[in-house]
Amino acid sequence: MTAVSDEEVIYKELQSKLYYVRYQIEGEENEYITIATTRPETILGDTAICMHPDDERFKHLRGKRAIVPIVNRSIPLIFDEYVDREFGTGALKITPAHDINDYNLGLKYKLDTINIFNDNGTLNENAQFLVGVDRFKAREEIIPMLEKAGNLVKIEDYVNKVGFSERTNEVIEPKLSVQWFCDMRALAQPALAAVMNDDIKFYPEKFKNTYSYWMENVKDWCISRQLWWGHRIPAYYLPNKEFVVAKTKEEAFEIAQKKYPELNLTIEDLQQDEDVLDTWFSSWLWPMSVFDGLRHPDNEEIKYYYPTSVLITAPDIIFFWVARMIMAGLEWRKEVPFKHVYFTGTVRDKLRRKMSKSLGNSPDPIMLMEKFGADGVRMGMLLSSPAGNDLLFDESLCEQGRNFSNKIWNAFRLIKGWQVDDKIAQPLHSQVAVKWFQHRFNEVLATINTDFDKFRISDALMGVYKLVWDDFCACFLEIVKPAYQQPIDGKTYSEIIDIFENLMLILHPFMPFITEELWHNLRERGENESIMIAQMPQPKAENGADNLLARFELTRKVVEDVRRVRAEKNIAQKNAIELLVIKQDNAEIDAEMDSVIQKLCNISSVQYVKEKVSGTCSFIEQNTEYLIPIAQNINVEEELKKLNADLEYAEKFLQSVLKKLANERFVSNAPEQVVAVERKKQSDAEEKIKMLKEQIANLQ
RNA sequence: GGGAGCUUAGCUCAGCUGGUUUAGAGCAUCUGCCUUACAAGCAGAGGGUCACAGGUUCGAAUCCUGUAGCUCCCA
Repeated sequence: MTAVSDEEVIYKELQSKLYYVRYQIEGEENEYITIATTRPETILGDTAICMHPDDERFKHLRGKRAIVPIVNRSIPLIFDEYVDREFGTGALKITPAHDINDYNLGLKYKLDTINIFNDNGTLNENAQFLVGVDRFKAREEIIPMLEKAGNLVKIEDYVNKVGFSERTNEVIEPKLSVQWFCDMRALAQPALAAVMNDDIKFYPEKFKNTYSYWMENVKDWCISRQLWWGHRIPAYYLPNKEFVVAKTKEEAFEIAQKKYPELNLTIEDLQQDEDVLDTWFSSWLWPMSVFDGLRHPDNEEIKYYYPTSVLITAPDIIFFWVARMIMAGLEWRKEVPFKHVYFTGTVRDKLRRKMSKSLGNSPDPIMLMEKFGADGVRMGMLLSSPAGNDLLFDESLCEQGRNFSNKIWNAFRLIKGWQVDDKIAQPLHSQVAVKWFQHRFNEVLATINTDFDKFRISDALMGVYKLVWDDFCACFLEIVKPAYQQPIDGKTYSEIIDIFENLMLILHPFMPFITEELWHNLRERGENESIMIAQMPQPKAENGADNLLARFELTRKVVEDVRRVRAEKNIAQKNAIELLVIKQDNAEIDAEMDSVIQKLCNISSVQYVKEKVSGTCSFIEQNTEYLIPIAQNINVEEELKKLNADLEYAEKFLQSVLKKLANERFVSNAPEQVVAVERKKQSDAEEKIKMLKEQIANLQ
């Protein structure tokens, strides 16, 4: 016998029989009332018969009683709208001890409750007959008894739904039992408020809905569990059917003695409840009990650690655990147990199925680590787990992590392989690159910190990933890299080491092993030093950072354009080319960025010209035209095709902007700033169209 | 049955209180490269009527209503 949740019952359709049984009306020789039942053995526990109050067929029976067959017990006839008049005979037998609906009617009409079952499913003495016979056997054996007594009217075939246990697949037999409940209403209210007013913040926020729904409809908590392990419920029953709740049996005995002196109790008279407490009933104390904060509420540890900053858990235990910890904390410490709750997703396979042993779809972590490295596996998982979303596991994620580890390792090898020469002056491009990267680092670090504040872990990792791969490896190192077998200047080198060290620091939470290893290899470290306890870099606001970053952005676009021309014209990187820039007299020249472009694109010289030069390929960036002289003949047709495509795009764009600006209501209603942006778009597009048209004219 | 959430590129997801070009990222795809850190790589490119149908608005992926599909939770 055990308590099960309604959710643990599976209903299945079963071919069974419907038995029609007649009960004699008390005091009437030849008058009967017939009921229909699928469980005739429960007749022995009947304590009423119920009919619909509007049912004409039974009107004359009001106020009368019936006799239960076999046991000859007199029971009342009651009338309630619960009864379905169409079912069976319209009269329903009531067994409050063994049916939930009957139980509720029993409460409503104050009916007797006769429990006829033992815990092992056999009939007990209360049944009076068939005592010790199994419930299913009893169902068969009671039929001839009813027949003999003249109470069986007929038997029909019938399909009904029967509840089975989800765990054991046994037919559920409802039985009244004593269970202890915890009254939740008073506890729930402050706990609900704490989350709704953001004293405790949920990440992601959507789980507040789930939480509030549960808390607003909170039911009493059944804390009895029919198990042999756990804390036994501290309730002690007395011979007079009363009970006492106390910490120990001795205390309970004292209380009982005072309360019932007339019983002359001995301690042996007290019977402790055999059930144990629901495991969550101890878990909800966890934030306090781990620091012994219930028994010693003023100890140093609990004072330091309570409340804690973040609880990380899964959303499916919001009710079982999170909500209850909050309630317990507010109840016994008058303070919430944590400030933030971060809900993780569930790891699933690519088909969105939960990992399970029977499906065999969970990967072997040891094997994964051997294949991709612990950092690689970790990085792969973190990269794809935004808060509260399920994580669809795929090995390719770990592969990405491994590739990243490899990239970092190679970058380190490159740097460590350089000869350093302190006598060489720092080249301009390196000077610019270092300055730029420091600004860029600060910029990314600031967004990463914001991501952490918002618990956007995978976004933070992606930020570091791109900073290391795209900015540091693909761009920065390519600029500062000395020519083949040439030494690097000392200033740049030491600045690179600083930068690399900072990168390891911000990457360390995601990839602890490789960062620790490289951190130790970057410089001489003391015996007790570790990246784990090193200080995280903090973003610094520096003057001119925005300006430099913007100029560098443009530079990168120009570099891309040059590379595109190289790719299209099949000009290998090792062959140096020239770059011409059309500039008017008053336009400023950015020598710093030119040095970067020269280095990245292998440009022999950047020259400024007033107008278009023939025998060149061209591109436009920020309304400046760039030209690349090429040796081979220009494929006029191809160039025109491209230019016309660009022109078409620009014109369409201009049209969409003009359409917007032509709308009087837009101009008058939209904020000034928005209109100004549109005007800027217009002039930029017009300028670009002009240039493209000139280029086309020049080619024709 | 009740409740909540989701639907944006082939896949996994960003896109905060409507207005930064004609919607972004990573992976995958395609093309060209064994370039002297890295082919586990480099350079470049393509790819989306933002589930559907209405509505509000000068303006909608974003707000509202409905429809469809999916997912999770129910002590």
